[in-house]
Amino acid sequence: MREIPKAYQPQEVEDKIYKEWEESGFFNPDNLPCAGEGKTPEKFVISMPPPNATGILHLGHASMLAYQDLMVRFNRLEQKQTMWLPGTDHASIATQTKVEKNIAKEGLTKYDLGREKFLERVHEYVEGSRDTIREQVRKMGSSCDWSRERYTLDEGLSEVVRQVFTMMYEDGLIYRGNRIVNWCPRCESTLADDEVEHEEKEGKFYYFKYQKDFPITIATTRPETKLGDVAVAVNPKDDRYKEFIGKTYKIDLGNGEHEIRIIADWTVDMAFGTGALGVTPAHSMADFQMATENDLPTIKVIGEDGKMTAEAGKDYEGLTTLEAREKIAKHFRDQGLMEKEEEVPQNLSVCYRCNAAIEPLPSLQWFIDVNKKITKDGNKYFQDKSLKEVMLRVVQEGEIKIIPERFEKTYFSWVENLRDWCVSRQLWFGHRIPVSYCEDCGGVVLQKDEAAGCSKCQGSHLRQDSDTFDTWFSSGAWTFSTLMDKDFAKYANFDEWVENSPDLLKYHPTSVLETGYDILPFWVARMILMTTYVLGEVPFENVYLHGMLRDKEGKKMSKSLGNGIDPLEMIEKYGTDALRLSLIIGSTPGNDLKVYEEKIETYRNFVNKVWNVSRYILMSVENVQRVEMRPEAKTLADEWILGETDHLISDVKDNLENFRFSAAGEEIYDFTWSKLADWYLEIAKVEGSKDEILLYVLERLLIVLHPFAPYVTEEIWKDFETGELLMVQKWPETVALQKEDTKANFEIVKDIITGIRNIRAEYKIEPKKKVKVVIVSVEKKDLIVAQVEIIKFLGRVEDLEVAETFAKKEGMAVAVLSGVEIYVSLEGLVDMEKEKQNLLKEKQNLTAFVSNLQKKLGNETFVSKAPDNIIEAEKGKLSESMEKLAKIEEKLGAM
RNA sequence: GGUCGCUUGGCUCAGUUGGUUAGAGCAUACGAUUCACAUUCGUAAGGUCGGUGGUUCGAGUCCACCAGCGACCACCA
Repeated sequence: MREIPKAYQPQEVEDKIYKEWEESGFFNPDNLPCAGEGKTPEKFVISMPPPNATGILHLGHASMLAYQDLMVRFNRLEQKQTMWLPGTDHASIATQTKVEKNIAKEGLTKYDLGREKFLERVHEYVEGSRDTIREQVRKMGSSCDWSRERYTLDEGLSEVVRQVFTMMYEDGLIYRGNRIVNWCPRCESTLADDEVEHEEKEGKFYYFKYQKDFPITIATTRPETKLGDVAVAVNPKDDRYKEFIGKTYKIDLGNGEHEIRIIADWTVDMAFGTGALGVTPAHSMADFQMATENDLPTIKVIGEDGKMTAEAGKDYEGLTTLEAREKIAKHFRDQGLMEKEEEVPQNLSVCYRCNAAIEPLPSLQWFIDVNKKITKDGNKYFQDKSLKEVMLRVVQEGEIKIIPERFEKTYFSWVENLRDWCVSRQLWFGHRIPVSYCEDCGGVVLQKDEAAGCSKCQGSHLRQDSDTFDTWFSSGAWTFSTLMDKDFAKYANFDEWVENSPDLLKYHPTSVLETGYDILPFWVARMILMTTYVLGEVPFENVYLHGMLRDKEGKKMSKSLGNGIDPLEMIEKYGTDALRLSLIIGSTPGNDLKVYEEKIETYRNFVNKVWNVSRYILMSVENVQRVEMRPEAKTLADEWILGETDHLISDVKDNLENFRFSAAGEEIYDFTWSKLADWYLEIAKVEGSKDEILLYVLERLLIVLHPFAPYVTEEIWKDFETGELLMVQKWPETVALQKEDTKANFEIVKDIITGIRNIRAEYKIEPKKKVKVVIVSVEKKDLIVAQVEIIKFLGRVEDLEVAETFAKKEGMAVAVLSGVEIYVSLEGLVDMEKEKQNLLKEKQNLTAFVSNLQKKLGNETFVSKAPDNIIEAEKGKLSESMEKLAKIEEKLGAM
């Protein structure tokens, strides 16, 4: 007898097993058995969404890794050449913000250190957290190819960024323009539209006139911006103001006299405020739009530091916006110009990284034109098409499938409303924009042309753009930039580089992109934009979106709330497999998932169940060995469990192929616990000599469970002593379908046993005490006779008689199944009243059921319109139920 | 304001294209302790599938409207 610990100890085996996997080399698809000479296996590729190079792994990462490793391991077992490429994202704004906070603890700012020293601190920090991330990704059991690990700031990836920028510049897709941008005064950088978040805040709505002789009262939440007003806009239909449209007034708010023109604009809501709004082109996107249409000037009164500028006048210059607001409000009050001040809820725009209030500002930035139609040689998508059009098309035409499908709508509406993408950031950490400016004439010089000097004036005084790229510009290239040859210097141009990158040719497009729905616009859409433009290929064929993780109350997990579950702590306590199962089972695509400790505990119990099922089988068989061929079934139970195993194998495969992870997991859970352990193993104890079948079933169970719970399955697999890893076994074949009546017959046996147990429990017969039972059946008699040993053992029956007829005796309880009656001798314990109540209740249920069926079958339209198989099934049910009902009535009559 | 989602037993959720008397797990009640597993075993109770109307032979499933909750998007100053 083998010695196997009674309970599974994940802590003792996980690290050891991960090491074996990693050292086997099979994480690298080039080493897989399917990848030999001359073979052309199907590919399966996932690019791991690179975690930010900040901080540590949270439960969201754990779930993403669980889903991805599930797909990766399944496809590897399916003998596909499977690659999962890991990496990290430099996450410029998030990382820089983090490091700024760290140095602030030392009383330092980035300016104290200077660009170079500051970046050294960032790199130092990033090195540390990347190591942490690597360790944590391993802890989850992720079977990713570490030999291909990349980082968005790698030399090769940076080169891709530079070349893509240059390509876009030359195609006229990138331009530099002075436009209103979202400015974060804390980060001192621009933000893309979708990097701005909105917060409900209490605000004050001020109603006032600029000065006494001004005819219109305006309302605003930000009076300090009124120093930059150049117009008042009203709705052209508004009778109150019609007469003023086109007139010009001179005002002076303390920063010199300037003109205010009354303009008409249809977007003005007559019912809101006073129906008139002060137009501040420099500090509002909408106002900027109006100013452009009406050819009005721009007065910038707020600067990049979030303080009032010189243009705001000497009374205001240098004040913060809040100070200026108070001051100008006081001015209006003192002058008797303020008509009303009211508290209103308002939507405040804040930075998604540091939460500081956003200032819209006019600024000279780089933009990607999403509407310009271009034609690109050799690119099947870009034939007189814009980026926007292609982004829509690849999803509309199904080249990229989004799961769940409803998110396609979200995607479309996001793309349709997309405005030009501002890609320059005034951050220090990130890819520098590969452009210089001529100090002499201001001309733009691409980095690659710098040697030749300025193309306009031939000047050689060039100054590199100090800005960096939006972090999503580089992560947009992630699926392909990570696969390009690292030795890029030897290629003359981008096309040559692409053509000589074997991994790119072999593994791109990737099969599935798995990520949270929250970054569909941020990242997914930008990858589609980038990849279709650069390669003329989609980046991935499927997008699987998972939901957000929430706590037991449904709140989003966050550090500040302190309600987050630490995956490492859970792994330490319950094991990685338990954590993975708790994240997979019960989660459906695109829907949020509540996670809490009891759930993880449930799956720890399941993993232990698997362990003990295996332990029992491995300790009880004579020789532990693989069983290739389906063993011969000697009994009904054998036939049943073999058939169930086949069903399990094909159902799990079908569910996984269709991204129904939870359903697949649940079925394995049910098979293991409710079929194999609760019934078959118990029966095996009676029937005996089932070594082959037990091993055959166990081997297959381990394989199908492996993608969900890799560690425990791999550990048990060692007992087969094959010298091979479970990780690279073949997904089992399904041999034969279960015979039609096997399942039904086995169900009858189960029902008989449950019926006996039920009576025992109801009459509180001690489990130890054996009872006498008579089973009566005509058509099922042979079946039951063949199963008497099982029924006796599992029902704890001492004396079992199977008969075609039997007259009920005193002191016996009865249970009526369809076609079978069970009598249990209670030696006088029987409670006639209870018996009667039970039978009456059942009679009531059956009578209702029968009459419904009769009504249904008596309905002519049902009989003529419903398909035959449905009608047949209903007829079968009816006759069976009527028979059962008759038996019950007979019993009741005798009482 | 727009878009999307959710609402199924006390809790967490399944329920693929409409077709058995709607399923799990947790929790509950009763009973069991050396026999693979108390991280266990047996038995039971618990649901008019948010509401109303419609399509259909047949609706948890499709349609319309309503209610409650939530998410995302949006330049109401």
